[in-house]
Parts: sequence; C-alpha cells; structure tokens
Amino acid sequence: MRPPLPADMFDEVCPSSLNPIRFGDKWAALVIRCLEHGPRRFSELRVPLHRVTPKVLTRSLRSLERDGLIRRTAQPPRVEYELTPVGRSLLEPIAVACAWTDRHWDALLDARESYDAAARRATGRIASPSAGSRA
Amino acid sequence: MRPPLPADMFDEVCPSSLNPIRFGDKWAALVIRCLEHGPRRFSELRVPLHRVTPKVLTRSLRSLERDGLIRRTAQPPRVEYELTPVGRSLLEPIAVACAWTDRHWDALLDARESYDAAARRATGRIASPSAGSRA
DNA sequence: CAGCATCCTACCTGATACTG
DNA sequence: CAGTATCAGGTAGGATGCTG
Repeated sequence: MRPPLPADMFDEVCPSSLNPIRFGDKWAALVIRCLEHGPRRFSELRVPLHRVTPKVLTRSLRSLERDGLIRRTAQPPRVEYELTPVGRSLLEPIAVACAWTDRHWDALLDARESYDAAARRATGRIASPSAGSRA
Repeated sequence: MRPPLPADMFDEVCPSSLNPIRFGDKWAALVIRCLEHGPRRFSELRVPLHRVTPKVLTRSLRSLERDGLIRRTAQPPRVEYELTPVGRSLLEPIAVACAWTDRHWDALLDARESYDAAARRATGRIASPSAGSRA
C-alpha cells in the first residue's frame, strides 16, 4: 500500500497570500498535490492539511469536483477522492508555479518589506498587514 | 513608437473565476501581459482593461508594485508602469497557465454544467451561480 | 491625466459545535 | 468517518462621484 501522506508535507507558511500564483481556492493546489500518487480518503487528506477545517476542505473538494478536476467515489463508509485526467494535467502548471516561487520567494519578501517600510516612513506609521503563509 | 494596446486585447470573458489558475488579484495577469513589450501609462492600460474601474486598477498596480513585480515612475503629468525583471519572469508561468486553459477550457465548462445540472436534479432546482468570464 | 473618497455587496475563510 | 450548521471577520470587487 502507498505510504500515508506526511503531516509535514507542506511548509507551515503554505499556502500563502504572498504567492501571486494561485490555483482555485486557498487549498486547491495542496489538495491536488496530495492526490498525485493515487486516491485518498477525506481523513487522509486532513493529515497534511491539518490547518484547514473540515467545512472548508469539503467546500474545496466540492469545487474541484464541480470543475471535473477530481472525482469523488463513496462506498460507505469509505469516501475516496482521486484526480481526473484533467485534474492531473494541472500538476504541470503547478510545478511551474512552485519552481517560480522557489526562485523568487525571497525577492518577493524583500520587495514587500521595503515597500511597506517606505510607506510607513511616508505616512507616519499606517497600515501594512502582516505577511501571509506560503503556497 | 510601440503600437497602442488594442481595446480587444482580451476576451470579454476574461478574466474568469472559472479559470482555476490565478495570478495575484483579478486583473494582475492581464496587467503584466499589457506591460510585456515595454512601459505603459495608466490611461494606456485602461484601453485593453476597459472593464476595470480606476480604483480597482490602481489597487492592482499598487499591489504589483509592492511585490516588486512592476515599477512605477512619475514625472508629472506622466506616470509609467513597467515590468521589473522579477515581474517579467512571471510571463513564463502565465504562458503555461494560458496554454493549460486553452487546452482545458471546454472540459471545464462541460464539467461545471453537468455537475450543476445533476445538482439541480437532485435538489429540485437550487442555486447554481452563472459562469464567470475568462482569464 | 491619474488617480482618491465613499459606500456597498458578495465571497472567502475560519472558529466552534454538532450529526447520520 | 465524513461531513453539516451556525456565526463572524476580513477582503475583494465594483458603482458613483470628485480632485490636484
């Protein structure tokens, strides 16, 4: 049998609003990568995605299913999710996005920091929300 | 001089919430593509992006600037926006995303339609928001 | 020309608690 | 196990009108 998904599969700053590249909703790309090596059950997905609530994960899964990117099969009490061919084809753009992020993540962090610092100097300390987590 | 940006540069269903791949906010990818061949002024951008209000376009530009993806230069009354090297590097993932969308757009449309149709049959006609526009 | 101010709506996301 | 229900906050997007 395939190994279970590791709880630390994703960085704790992941997903991130800082990452300009997004696939579907906040968790969609992570879900797709979880399904890369075969079908997974709801509770299996919750291990690496331990920071998402069941409600939100359900909505993300429904949305992916609606778009034909994953398929849900229920033979109670088992429910499994797997990639469709179209969903699997998203792995390539996702990989490209990840590669881009790896190369430019630090530049992005620096740019934001100096922009916000300049804005603070100009306005006398206003706003500037905290950085998010990673994709 | 470079030709002005055509008003019909983007499809009228573009950007789209249907497209699962997004770059920054709703208009960011379009802005970046507008800047591909050199700097553009605010009002130049408004031609192909005629469906975005000035407020929203401004916010999108500020956000891209904050992330170091574009650079804003003002020598009044001229204001120009141009891609930074990091911003330009996004053109490649964007192209990959566009290629993916071209290949799978129809499948996405069909999947949503049949999912919503099945949902209507199951629940007796509830919900199902209209499709969005394209990315 | 290149925005800003104001108001408003919808959606996304999450916390918490509960269930067939 | 695989969700659903409820409540609440924050942000994105847009309409409209005004300005240095």
